[in-house]
Amino acid sequence: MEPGARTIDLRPLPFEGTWGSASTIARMVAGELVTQELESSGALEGLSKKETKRLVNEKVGDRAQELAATVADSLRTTGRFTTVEAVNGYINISYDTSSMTANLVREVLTADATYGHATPGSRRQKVMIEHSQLNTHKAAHVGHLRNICLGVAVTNISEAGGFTTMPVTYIGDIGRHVVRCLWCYSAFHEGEEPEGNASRGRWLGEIYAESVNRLNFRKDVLSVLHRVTQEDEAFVEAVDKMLKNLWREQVEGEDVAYLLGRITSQQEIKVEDLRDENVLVTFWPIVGEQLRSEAEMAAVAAEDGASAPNDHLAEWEQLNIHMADWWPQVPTWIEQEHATFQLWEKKDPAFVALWEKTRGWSVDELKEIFDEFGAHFDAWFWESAIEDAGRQIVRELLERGIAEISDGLPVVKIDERLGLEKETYHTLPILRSDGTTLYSTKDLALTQEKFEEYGVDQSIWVVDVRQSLYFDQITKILELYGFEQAANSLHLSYEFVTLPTGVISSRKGNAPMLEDVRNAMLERARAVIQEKNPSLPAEQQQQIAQDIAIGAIKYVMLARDGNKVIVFDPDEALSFDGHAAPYIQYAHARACRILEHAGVTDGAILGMIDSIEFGQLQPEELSLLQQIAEFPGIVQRAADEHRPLHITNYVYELARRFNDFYHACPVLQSEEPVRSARLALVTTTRTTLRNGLALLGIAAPRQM
RNA sequence: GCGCCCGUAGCUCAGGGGAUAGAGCGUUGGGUUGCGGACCCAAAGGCCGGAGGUUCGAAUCCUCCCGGGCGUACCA
Repeated sequence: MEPGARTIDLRPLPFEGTWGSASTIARMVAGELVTQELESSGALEGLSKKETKRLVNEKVGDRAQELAATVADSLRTTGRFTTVEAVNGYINISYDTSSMTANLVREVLTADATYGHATPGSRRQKVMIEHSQLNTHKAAHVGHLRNICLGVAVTNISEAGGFTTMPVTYIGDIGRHVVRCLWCYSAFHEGEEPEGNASRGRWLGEIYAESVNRLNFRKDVLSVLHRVTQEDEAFVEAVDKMLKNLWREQVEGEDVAYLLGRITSQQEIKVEDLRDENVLVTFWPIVGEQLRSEAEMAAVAAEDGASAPNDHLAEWEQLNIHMADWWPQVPTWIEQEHATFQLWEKKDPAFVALWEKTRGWSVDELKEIFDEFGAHFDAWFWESAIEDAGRQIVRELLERGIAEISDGLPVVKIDERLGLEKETYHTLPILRSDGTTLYSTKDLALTQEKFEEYGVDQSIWVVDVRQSLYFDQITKILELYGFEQAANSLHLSYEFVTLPTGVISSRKGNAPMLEDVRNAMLERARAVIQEKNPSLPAEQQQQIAQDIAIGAIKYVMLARDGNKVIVFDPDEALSFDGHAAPYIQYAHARACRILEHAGVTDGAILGMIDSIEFGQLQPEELSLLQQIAEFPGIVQRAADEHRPLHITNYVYELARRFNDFYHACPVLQSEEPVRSARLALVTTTRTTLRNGLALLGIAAPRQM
């Protein structure tokens, strides 16, 4: 080993109540020395690797401690540190807390709202962050909530980390969902819309959900039937009897035989195979009777034992409401949907006018949501506006032989083009066979535009992890196309949000909508404020409830690593206890309160900073100061890694330490000079808490 | 098949190769003649999915295995 070739590592002491650094150098050196000594003494000869290690490990601890003690002795004689100790093979040094504290307090109060931030633009990189890609004509759900919260926080943190950021959004204002919604609107609901643009937007979301229920009605019926035959043995056994009843009622015999065969063999039923498509309308009530009698049997059995609730019956009942009415019409509706799509493709004036009008309703609603969650954008991109540019790229890709026609549609066989043996990027279709555009068509053009028109150095997509492969494909295709900057794209992915009962599926109707979650949180927050702080004026209560409700949602969405699925439990999200935003906001409010009572301002404390005595600090005070001192480093790390999680953890820990301090160290009742020192600590904490919460997009109310 | 991700306390999750692996919820028992009890303290609860490897040192890095999730040609 080369002397001096090693860097001496220093890390904060992992104990609360001390302020200093530790080095592991003695342990590292001891390991090598012990090995060398044993080797030269010949003690290791003939020993296996494992035996060698055991021998080395036996001696290394004591040796490290000896070395550490030697180093500690010589460091101590320099007189530059408050204490130097050799503990367990580590060299622990601690600093003069008084001067450290004064410097820190001065730094925080001077920087104020920018404490923890790097110099703006110090990273010399312009980063475009695309997030909150919501759709018009369709309601947003809790999954979108995670996206918005992440996008806002990542933007704030990147900016604080010294990057120049450009937040943008990309709105799905055209596509199948819009066509479906508008078909349903025209066919069933024209003129029924409520007052007010944003509420019309919400109402459109309901129309969209209805359109899906109508168009997928047959599929849903068959899927329920299939699941019942797969999961319910009693049902299959009973089917034979039921179908014989049908036979007696002289329903088409061939179809009955078909249903019988399919169900008893647990195979899927296909409408194409039925002579009379509507035989299922006749069959459906019989299915219900059977399911109901099974449920009754289960209820009886449940009295002396456990029994699962019958999901199948609930699903049956849901579908049964519209069975007779909807089932026969589904094929016509699907034709109408296709025709509506063609209206868009042909830019039919009446349709375009309807689209523009309804789009406006939705956009007003989206703006409300963005406003409430603190999402601001330097640019809005629209799917509808990028279709032509997308088609142009597809043409060029075809001309250059990068794309090809396969099975009647333009695709890029990426692995083939890259000469990869192993399937990696697969094949991506870039236009539908009928010439209508896909998401990919538009993203190819948009990605290029971001770099060329906006001159960004890096482009970040904040999007669900399920699209990882897709974004790799887009990037690779653009690289093949010769667009070098494509490599500067980053897919910042996050896992989806599920419910305790399972994956969110809007079809089952169990996906909490963004709106519902927000309203529930707000209502709960209002009730708590009313209880805790009834004397506040109503208007203020309203504002604080808003800060708390939105803060609590954001914290849940950000306090988990991106690659972890969030199980969104509405009850838990509504809890204001423990590791959650209100805990942190509460600590902040308490700090504000103390300062209010003392009647001091930041400026006053900053002015007298040199005369404040920070001499003897309590462990709780030191622990709090250390945490405050770490903030800038944490911000930097969160920015580099694009992980708001570091900030949520940090700010919680800071609040926790402040509470410890609060309980252990009286401020207003204490005597000078301690009182001033503690007031300085409180104001420093308050600023840091506020700054940390601001990065997360969470408000820091002064009272709550 | 192939690819990506996850597996840490009863549950939900932190954990930057370093000292005795930490929080919250839940459970049990405590605390204010003090600046806000949305708080605090204590107890119980862990072969960090398994097996190898690298290292003075592994929850952390590497390999394999097991279990779960997601993706994988005209959804977005």
